[in-house]
Amino acid sequence: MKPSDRNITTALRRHGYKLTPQRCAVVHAITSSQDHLTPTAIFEKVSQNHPGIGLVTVYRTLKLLAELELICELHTGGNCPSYTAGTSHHHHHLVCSGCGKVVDFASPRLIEHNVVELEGRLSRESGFRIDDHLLEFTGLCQLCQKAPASSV
Amino acid sequence: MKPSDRNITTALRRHGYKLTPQRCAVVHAITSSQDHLTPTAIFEKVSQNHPGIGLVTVYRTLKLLAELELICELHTGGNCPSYTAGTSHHHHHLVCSGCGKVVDFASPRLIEHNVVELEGRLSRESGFRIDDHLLEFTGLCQLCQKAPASSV
DNA sequence: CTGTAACTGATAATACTTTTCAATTAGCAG
DNA sequence: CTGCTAATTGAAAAGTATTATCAGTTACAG
Repeated sequence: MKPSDRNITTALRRHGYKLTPQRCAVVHAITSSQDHLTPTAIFEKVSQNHPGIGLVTVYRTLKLLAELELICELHTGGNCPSYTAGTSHHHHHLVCSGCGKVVDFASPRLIEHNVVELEGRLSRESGFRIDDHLLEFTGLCQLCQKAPASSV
Repeated sequence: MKPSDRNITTALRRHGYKLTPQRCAVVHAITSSQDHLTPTAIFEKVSQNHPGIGLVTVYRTLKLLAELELICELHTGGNCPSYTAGTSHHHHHLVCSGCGKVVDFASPRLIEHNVVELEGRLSRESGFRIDDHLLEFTGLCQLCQKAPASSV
């Protein structure tokens, strides 16, 4: 088991969840890939080493891992989300509008650099031709700050 | 008809599409709201003044408008996209993780400011408690630059 | 006004995800 | 190690979002 697998599985245990072979397999499928994978892709990957696993179990596990913020869930175009290792915090995306490929980048220097500088640097490093950028902040609006967890 | 409606409808005509009452109604529903609306919400809004319109037509119109980049399509959590007036270019989002509300902000000063400064400013202006940010660049990866439009 | 290609709406089909529930199993107590 | 119990699994069904099909209708160029 890779160290990254272990981090996730022990976190599951710490939260009181059982460590089933199916869950381990899903975790491993995610951590062993650099790419963002759809639920179906993860299901197919897991099925190779773990035939008989249900797609339902994959969905359940992904939902659980995403809720615990042990993996990163991404919604771009298309009509299904994709998942990758790592938390969603300070972890950013470079999305290809041609093939849908997603490359992640960490950006500790976001504090120092502005977006346009970063765009140039990323383009050089990744070979992407960058056409657009989207900046999205997540948080709680004024109303939801007052009414805690009512609609969550 | 509002000026913003007219911009969109004339653009449709310019592209060779017919200007049906249904299309105008969908356009109006979008431009007359500040919020990001789901296809179903748009359908319900349009149905008030235009009973009998089909949900299918709403979907088709949204897809068309988004392709022509006359409206902005957004995928966040949940399981359906939402649409709002304005193009997607340099137009950013503040998403409430409590109620799903989306506030847009334009950011011409993204060039001058770094993300952390911007976060502080937005938080003060909007009243949001900002917990996280996601920066997403869109473009074409090296392969897709070489093989134009093969998979688009 | 007329013809025609584009558009609409109903139905059906497809895709993705969640619910339900009986059978199984991880992990604890002894 | 053995048995217990609640959590988990997988199959089937249901639910939700979206797209395809197609006959009838309509915008608009001429």
